[in-house]
Amino acid sequence: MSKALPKRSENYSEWYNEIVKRADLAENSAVRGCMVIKPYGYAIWEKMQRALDDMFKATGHQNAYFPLFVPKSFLEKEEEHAEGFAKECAVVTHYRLKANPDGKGLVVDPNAKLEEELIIRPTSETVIWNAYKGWIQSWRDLPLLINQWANVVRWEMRTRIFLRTAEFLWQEGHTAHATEEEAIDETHQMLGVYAEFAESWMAMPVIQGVKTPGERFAGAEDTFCIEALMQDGKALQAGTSHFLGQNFARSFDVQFVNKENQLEYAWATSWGVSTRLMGALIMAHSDDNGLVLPPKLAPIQVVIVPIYKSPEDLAKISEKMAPMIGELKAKGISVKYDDSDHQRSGWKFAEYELRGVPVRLGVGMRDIENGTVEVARRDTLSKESRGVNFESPEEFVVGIKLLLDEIQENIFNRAMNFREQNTFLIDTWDDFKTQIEKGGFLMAHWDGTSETEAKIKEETKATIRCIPLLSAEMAGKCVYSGKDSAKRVVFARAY
RNA sequence: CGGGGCGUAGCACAGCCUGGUAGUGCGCUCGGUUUGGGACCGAGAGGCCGCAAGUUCGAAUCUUGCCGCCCCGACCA
Repeated sequence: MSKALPKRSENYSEWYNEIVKRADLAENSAVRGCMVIKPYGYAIWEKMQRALDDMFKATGHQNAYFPLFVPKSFLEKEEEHAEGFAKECAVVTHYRLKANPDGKGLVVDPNAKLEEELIIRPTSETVIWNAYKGWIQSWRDLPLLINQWANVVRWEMRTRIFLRTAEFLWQEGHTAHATEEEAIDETHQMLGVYAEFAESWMAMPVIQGVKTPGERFAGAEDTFCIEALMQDGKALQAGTSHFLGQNFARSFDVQFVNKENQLEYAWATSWGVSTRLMGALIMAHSDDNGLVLPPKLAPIQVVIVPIYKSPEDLAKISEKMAPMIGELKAKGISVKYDDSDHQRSGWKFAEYELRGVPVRLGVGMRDIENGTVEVARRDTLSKESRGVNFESPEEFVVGIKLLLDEIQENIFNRAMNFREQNTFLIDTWDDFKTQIEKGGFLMAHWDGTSETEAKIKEETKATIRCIPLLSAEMAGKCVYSGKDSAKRVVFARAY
């Protein structure tokens, strides 16, 4: 294993791939386009899941589980939805193998052909709405607020670990409501949950917006998204929330009796975030020394590295540090005391940096004598010596807790500054073409037509990431066609 | 699906042009010296060279076919 990571500035995608591998997050699997998420990477995903799940529960949702297999006839029911996903579906056609009569191995048993093919879910709207038909009769059954944590498969032509894999993990919320207004509120609420999660937990600033019809989810009336800017100037869609109208209720005949005793189709939403967030997390904060994790999502928040020359020294350091380790744990800080003997301290420093551990404490015999600990922070790579009372380390631990909060805030601010410095108001087509080559968010006027959107994409590879929700209307002229425009939209090249 | 690259020890690679039965670094095992930013010395273990066929006295090396992976594009979260 070579020591240095590729530099972001020289080869961004190689840098990304190397971080994923070297920080022990995941690896490519024997199956094309699929990944093995390793324990350290999965621990980060679990922390994301926990935080999101708590937020879903706090907003009244319950978890459930629906099947992996979707009958083909289900997928066909909503026409746009079917068209949107048809090109990337894995299909199960048989249910049995048998010994190869012509030699070794197994072959598909031609007698075991399924009457109806099963699609491996690319998303679960159809199976879920088929089930909802049986669950919803009256307005009293609504709203129905369900989420599921699951894997899905989308047979992508080209994959990138975490960012786009053939199989990925995600959560998908599927809700049913009695009124359009309530469903729209839900769509917005969950978008807000995602934005809150991205900013407070991942320390990643996002723009909330609505997709253009061209970028909309197949089968949705409206698709909302959070968009983040990566360090190479490309945009990444980090989460989506869809207002589905009555499309799926109509397709699956889900009607309820309202308070006026009239039959009505239910109103739907769906929303999801995936293991793609892992990729976003890496690309938002990490540097040429490796991963940088926000403390709130770091599996190990504080690592303690004893520095010693003899087993006696180590025993002494371990004894002195025991109260502090106990106090850190008592304060809810995840701490690892690395007293393993097969690596030296210098090696450990580099390794934990690569893995993005926010705070490292170094303790040697000198510290024990002086009553100090070396405190190193991953975000700034700075070190300082702090005084500590080893017997009652409460005050020191309070300081560490504050430091973790400060790091969380600092990496958010750093990402926010980066985004601000890479967001440009663009008013001419020449400027647009020049700036898009350099990357960033381009705020430009657009005439609202899909023709213009398509031409811009064709000529520059830039897409409209979203029409931002939180920006004021300000009339102007379309950067491409010169026609009237009500407000600026966000253009970027995207992952 | 197009373009490019690569399959040799756990990992990263050399060897292939010019066929003669496999090597380097890291890692691993054992022993010793070390230990405040990726230690050093010594001794070891570990490979039907992606698969299959062909040429040849002899193939990691030459020929043909197949399989797989990665990167760049078109499609997508």
